[in-house]
Amino acid sequence: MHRYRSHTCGALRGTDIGEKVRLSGWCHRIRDHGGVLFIDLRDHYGLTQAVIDPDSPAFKAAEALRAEWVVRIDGLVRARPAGTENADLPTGQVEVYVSEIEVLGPAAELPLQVFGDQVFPEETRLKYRFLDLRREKLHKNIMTRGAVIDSMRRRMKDQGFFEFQTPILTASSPEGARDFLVPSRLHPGKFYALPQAPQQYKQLIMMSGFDRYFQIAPCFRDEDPRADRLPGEFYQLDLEMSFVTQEDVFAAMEPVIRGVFEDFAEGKPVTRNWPRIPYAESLRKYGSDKPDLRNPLVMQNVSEHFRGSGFKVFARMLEDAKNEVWAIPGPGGGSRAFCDRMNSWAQSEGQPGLGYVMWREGGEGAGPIANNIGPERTAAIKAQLGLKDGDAAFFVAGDPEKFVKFAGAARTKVGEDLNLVDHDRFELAWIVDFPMYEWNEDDKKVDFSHNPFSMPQGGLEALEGQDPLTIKAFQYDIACNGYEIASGGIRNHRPDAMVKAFEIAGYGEETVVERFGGMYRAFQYGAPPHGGMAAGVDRIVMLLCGVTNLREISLFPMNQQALDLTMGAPSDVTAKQLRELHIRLNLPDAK
RNA sequence: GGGGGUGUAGCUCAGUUGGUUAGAGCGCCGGCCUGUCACGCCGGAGGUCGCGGGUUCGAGCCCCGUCACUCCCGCCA
Repeated sequence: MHRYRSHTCGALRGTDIGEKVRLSGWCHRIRDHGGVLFIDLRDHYGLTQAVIDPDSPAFKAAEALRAEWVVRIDGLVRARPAGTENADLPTGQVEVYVSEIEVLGPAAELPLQVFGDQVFPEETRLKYRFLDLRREKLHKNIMTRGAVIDSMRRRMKDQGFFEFQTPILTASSPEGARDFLVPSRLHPGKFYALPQAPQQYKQLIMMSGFDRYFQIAPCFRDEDPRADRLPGEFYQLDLEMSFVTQEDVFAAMEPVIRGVFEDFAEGKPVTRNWPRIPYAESLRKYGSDKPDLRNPLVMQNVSEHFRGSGFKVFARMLEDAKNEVWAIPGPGGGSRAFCDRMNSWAQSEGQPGLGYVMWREGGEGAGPIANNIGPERTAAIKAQLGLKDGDAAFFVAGDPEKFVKFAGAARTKVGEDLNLVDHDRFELAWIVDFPMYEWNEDDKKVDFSHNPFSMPQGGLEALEGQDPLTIKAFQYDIACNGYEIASGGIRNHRPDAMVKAFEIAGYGEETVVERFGGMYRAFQYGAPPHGGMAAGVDRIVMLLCGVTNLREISLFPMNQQALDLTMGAPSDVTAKQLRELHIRLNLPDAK
């Protein structure tokens, strides 16, 4: 007999009745009936009910057991008495009658119950992560995560991609997010940086003559977190292909990502053929470049109905050519209660309020706006938005660039609150034609809006002849249910176009050479056209697990302050360590 | 850096207009119980009401400050 187990806790079936077996695991749940005592023994694989009665030599030992003690038991597999089988457990036909118990690891009183699904505070869950991870839900999510990554790897290899590793200690990159820095011992005063993404490496791999790269790549960015953005580090399915157009990347990746979703969607529908929505259209219709397409609401520009109207606030705004009025339809929302609730929600978002018109059953449009613009204009809005009696419309006015984010949030809020969103589906879409540049109001200059290595649509010609702010890039995202789950582009592989692209953003050739020397040099010696993308592994797993927080699908996440409560990171280091690194601390004054 | 929410027993929460000794469920400890699987029944322990200050005859509750956690904005090429 093996030292610890002959079977796992999920293995025994009716066919094992009569076997002498040995199991090891955690005491999941103990039910003491005085004369007979049940222990649900749990391991990674499942639950098995162990039974002890006073006739067993192990009875006394069993009475001392508590939740989460780790024990080894020996016993006889027997059928449960008729009527006491448990159909909810795969092992529910049998039980183990225990003859011997060995305590392998006793447990102190628990700060967090493994059994059940009681809610525990985030801090406790992170500090006692190993207990939290024993719980059914988190344990399952972590296993799903591994399986999702397996599915990604298999599908990428089937598409002819090959997995590469790239350095973790690399150079600080000037653009983009804040870097995590690692001081160099051998080179005083110099620093490595952890990669924000293997962007330059994967392009260099293409220029090195390899054709199809992929990697489940760790990425590090020192930025403040969100529920869908882990502090510090996260994983991407990173890939790059040579001799491809945007269409080729879509053709290669759509089946991979769709297949992964279908594998784990548990029957929920997954978009078959993904719509391609231009960035500008996505903002106009959905108020977001990562729209939740489960929400059927589409916003419309209704400026004309307010121009010169009796609703002076909007009419006056529209005198400025860049201002517009957008409407969010609210089918079924035509009640004072709902419109008031939306209005106070808008105020809680820091807005002055949210204008609305509501159409009561059998009546004309009502509310302050309807009163001010009159019945004709009100009816025209109703017609344009395709609304009926019992519906409402909400209005956002001003400079679309400034209000678009709030308008998108309002669209989401209306859709959710009116129960228009079918949550049991995965709606995927390509968002295409991202702008190459954007106007930086603070510095009064043109900036790259996304990836500076993207190929502008129209190439060098567009860069030389077109208003930079109108140039689109071969730059695309994948959106799913309101989350950006992937981003990519066709790269600019021509050094002359690259220099020009940077010049528009205010950087000379010497800057390009200095900042991106390795890549710029490679461009001089035969660079293939190439492109690719990176998909957020964590976010995809989060969506597939049906949770809204990345901590639910990560083994050892940090909290919102970027503290690792399990390991105690970041921590102090010794004076000797600092000396070796030529570092002297200059700490802020303690309060 | 800014805004919102939360903070009462190990945990989840209740706690009236500021008024006697701050409660419940789960967990824990003890007792009873031979077929449970959220076992049941009886009893018990367990509280600086996040922390500091203020108002008041009196503060869990009101005011000011502060800390922690969390969500959002900024940020995230």
